[in-house]
Amino acid sequence: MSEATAKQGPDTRARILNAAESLFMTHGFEATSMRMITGQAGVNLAAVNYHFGSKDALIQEVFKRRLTELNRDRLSALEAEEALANGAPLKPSKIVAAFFGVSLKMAADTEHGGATFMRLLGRTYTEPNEFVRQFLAEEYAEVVQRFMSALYRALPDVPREEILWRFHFMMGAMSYAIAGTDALKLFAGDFDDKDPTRLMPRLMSFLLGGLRAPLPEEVVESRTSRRDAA
Amino acid sequence: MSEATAKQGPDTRARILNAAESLFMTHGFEATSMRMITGQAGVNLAAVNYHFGSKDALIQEVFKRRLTELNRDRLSALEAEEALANGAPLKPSKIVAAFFGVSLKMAADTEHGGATFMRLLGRTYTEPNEFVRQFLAEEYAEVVQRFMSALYRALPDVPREEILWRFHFMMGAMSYAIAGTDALKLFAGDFDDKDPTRLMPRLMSFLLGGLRAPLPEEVVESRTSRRDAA
DNA sequence: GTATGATTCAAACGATCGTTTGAACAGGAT
DNA sequence: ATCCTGTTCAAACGATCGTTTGAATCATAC
Repeated sequence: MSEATAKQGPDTRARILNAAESLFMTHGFEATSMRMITGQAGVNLAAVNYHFGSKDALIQEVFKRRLTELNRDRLSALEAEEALANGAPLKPSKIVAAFFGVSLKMAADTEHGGATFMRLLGRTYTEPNEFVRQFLAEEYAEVVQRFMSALYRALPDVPREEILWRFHFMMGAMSYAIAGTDALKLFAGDFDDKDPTRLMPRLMSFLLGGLRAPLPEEVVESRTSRRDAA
Repeated sequence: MSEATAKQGPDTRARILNAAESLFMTHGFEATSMRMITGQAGVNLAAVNYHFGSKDALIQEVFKRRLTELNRDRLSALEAEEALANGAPLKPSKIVAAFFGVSLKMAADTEHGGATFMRLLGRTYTEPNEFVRQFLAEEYAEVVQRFMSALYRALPDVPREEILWRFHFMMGAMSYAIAGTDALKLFAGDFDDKDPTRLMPRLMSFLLGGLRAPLPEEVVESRTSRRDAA
């Protein structure tokens, strides 16, 4: 099964997207050639430019296909919690569970390539490729703004800058959690990743512990600050 | 200053290493060509192959130069704490501070390229490039084993597998913390990264909160487990 | 059947990749 | 002055890159 793995797959477009997603994750964008993609997809070399226009457009399409659905699910999960809360601020654990729970659910889906995509996504946040980041920013704008607002309401005494940072840290932990197994095996040869369903509670405990940790130094400063003008 | 930025720098080898480190961080390994490297270093194209043998060997040398020093400092910090403790188990906060404090100190050094390197290193953990990972594994073997042993002693009631995962999560948070600014600006335009010295206490609070979080589910199971054979 | 539009195909395009070559240049020891 | 060793240089190598081309093939409507 070295080449043309998904030979008699669905239509050409989808075969290309699946092959590209998998290869991008393994080798990165630049190291993945059109010939590798079309070879694994079992289609002609010119098919990519015919269906997508260019390699860059293909990259965008690989992300858009999954990210639109992922962020819609994340917002749905948040709105479901908000509906239950009936106007009251959500508990931080509910907000975190909504965002990262949906993420890990997609990461656990090895059947339809969700796992592959989430690893790719984790790699891409820190990748300074300009046009990919621009695209990610647009796709993420609404969902991040909504979740941050929920967290601001949930933690009114925590400086917003602090929440922003901690959310960022949580994204990093999640990214490594998903990329996880391989990197862990590197410096812990005797490592079992037997039960992937364990990952979710594992990560969630860690994230909530970090989010609710005592604030650093005396940046504590509740809203009734002791000295108003520094 | 478009080309040959470090024109009258030190010797050719160092100029190449500095240029490569910076370009690898910005564009990744594959997207960085030898002509970009030698152009920015202000040296002849053939100089890389003359001094390092190949591009892959150059990549290894870029890592080795910093990583050897970084891991030596991390071990020194751990040993200093162990000397103070006089044989008693270290507090988890001391262990975490030793590992990640040294890391962030290098990341804060924008003068000598430490910041650039740490961003590059964070990207590389999750990069599945085979030969780079192999090399990282070897470089990290001792230091990770030592720190994990310290954590096992510090947290005897926590399953070792759990500690391993949480250490991995901490690495992810640190990686994002260092790559940080750019990624944060993406989905929070109104963001200040004014004071980089704040990052250290920020991250440390989060990491310790995550490390000491309640264990998920009933994996709690102290050493005097209620049922010995499952 | 024939015309029409969408798709696939083999082949080639110029550009750039990492690497190699052999000559030119440097400085110190004999 | 000569030799030797280490280094730099311009030029070229074959391989591979993303993309384009024009003909072949397919499907559908008339």
